[in-house]
Order: sequence, then C-alpha cells, then structure tokens
Amino acid sequence: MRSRTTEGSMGERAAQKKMRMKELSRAAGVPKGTILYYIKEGLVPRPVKTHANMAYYGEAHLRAIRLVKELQGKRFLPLSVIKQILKGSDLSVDELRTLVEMDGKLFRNLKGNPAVKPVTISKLADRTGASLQEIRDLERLRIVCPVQKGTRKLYDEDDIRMVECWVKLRKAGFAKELGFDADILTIHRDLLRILVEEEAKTLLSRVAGRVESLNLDLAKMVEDATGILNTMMGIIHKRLIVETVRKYTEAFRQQIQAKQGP
DNA sequence: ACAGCATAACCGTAACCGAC
DNA sequence: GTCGGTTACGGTTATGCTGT
Repeated sequence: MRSRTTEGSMGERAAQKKMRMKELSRAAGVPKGTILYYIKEGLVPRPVKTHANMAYYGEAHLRAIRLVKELQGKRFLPLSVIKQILKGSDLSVDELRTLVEMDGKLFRNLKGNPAVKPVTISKLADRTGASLQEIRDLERLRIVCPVQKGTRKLYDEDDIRMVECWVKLRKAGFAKELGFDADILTIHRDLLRILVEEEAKTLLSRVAGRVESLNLDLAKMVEDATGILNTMMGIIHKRLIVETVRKYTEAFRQQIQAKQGP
C-alpha cells in the first residue's frame, strides 16, 4: 500500500520532469554513486536541494548524464576531456548530443569506399603537376589535410581534387609571378569555417532534442544539403561576381561623366 | 600512480500509518 | 491535527577495486 502511494507521487513528479535520485538513476541507467561522482566532478549540474539530504533532478540532469555516457562509450573520451567540452562549448547539452550522434555517420560511403586510394605527397605531386612546396603550403593552411598512417602521410580523394583544382587555378592564369600563392585561399577557408559554424547552429537550434521524436536521418539531411547548398553557393558566388563588377563599372562610369561635365 | 567508479557505513529526511 | 513509529530512500564520506 505504501509503495503504491510512493509510486503515485513519483509519477506526478516524473510528469513534472522533477525526479529524485532513484528515478534519475533508473532513467539514465547509471548508479547513484556514479551520478553523485559526476556532480562532484562538475559534469552534471547540481540539483535543486530542498533539504540537506534531499534533492530534485530534472531533464537537464538526465540529458547531461546520457551525454557523458555517450562521449565515454562512443568517443572513448576521459571525464576530464568531457568536462572541458561541456564547459568550453556554447552549445547546449542537446546540441552537443545531436552532434555526437551525427559524428562518424557523415559522408561514410565516400570515406569507406574511396574511388581513389590515398597517395603519398610525391605521387600527389606527380599526378597533379603541383610542386611539393605548393602542396605543403596548402597543407599548412589546412586546405589539404593528409592523414598520418604509421611513418607515411597519405592524401585522400578530397586532397587530390583540391590540389587538382589549385593546379587548374594556376593554368587559368593565377601565376606565382603575379603574386598568387596558396594564402589567397585563406579567406575562403576562414569564411567557410564561419559559415559552417553558423549552419551548424541554425540546424542544431531547430532539431536538437527532436531527432528521435521526428525520426530524422540527420546525417543524410546534412549530406543532401551539402550538395544542394554547394550548387546554390556556386550560383550565388557567380552572381555576386557579376554584380560586383557591374557596381564598380557603374561607379567608374559616373566618375567619368562627372569629369566630362553636363 | 592514477582515473573512474563501486560499495558500505552512517546519519538524516520524506512519506506513510495508526493512535490519540 | 499532530505525535511517534516505521520504512524506504538520499547525501556524504571513506575505502576498496579494476584497468591503464
């Protein structure tokens, strides 16, 4: 009888998202001692304490515990690193959790079955016609990102395509003699980094915490959107170039007309 | 040695119950 | 209503265990 009334009050609290330690422990699948340890370590927020030995926990505590377990289990991160991630990020627990769930799923087909096998720097230079110095410059700027495999550094399909593009720019007339070097790409990298950060925030602010309930395949959404947006950005880029040239041309014409007088 | 728990002991409280 | 008893449960602390 007693237990039934206790369960009843538990149910009411659960509905209000207010849990006691036992409910939180059961919901998270983590022992009480572990939860207290996480709180002590600052990985989980402190509960609302009603008395010296009584506290209530909410959904935020549950989500925090699940995120910690996920980062441990899937990413093999130590608690000290998880703590830094939680404190160093301006993302919410839900948003971090959404990112973690997506990690490793994006563009997996391409990475798992590359059409082109990764190559060494000398083969990359041979294949593309780029100099070793140019490839190293692109690497310094993190525009190509080789992977260290034992003693060898290997460049994957994207790196190869990136260097091929760089060589095409050279052939199009952007010559070293004119002052064009890899650093001219820095602005693209930096602006794209800002763009991607903003895109991530936009996406996360809308879907974080709702992926399961809405049954979303977030990795596929991002993959599809990347292709579509790349096409759209190409068109916008082209239009902006035309508009910019027109704007300066117009300004130049007005200057000429002003000098010639009415 | 250290991180990351797990367990036990102890003390205290919440929630319930029956008696008055 | 409130008082005291009972039981389940929570918090703290110390200690021990396990894997790296």
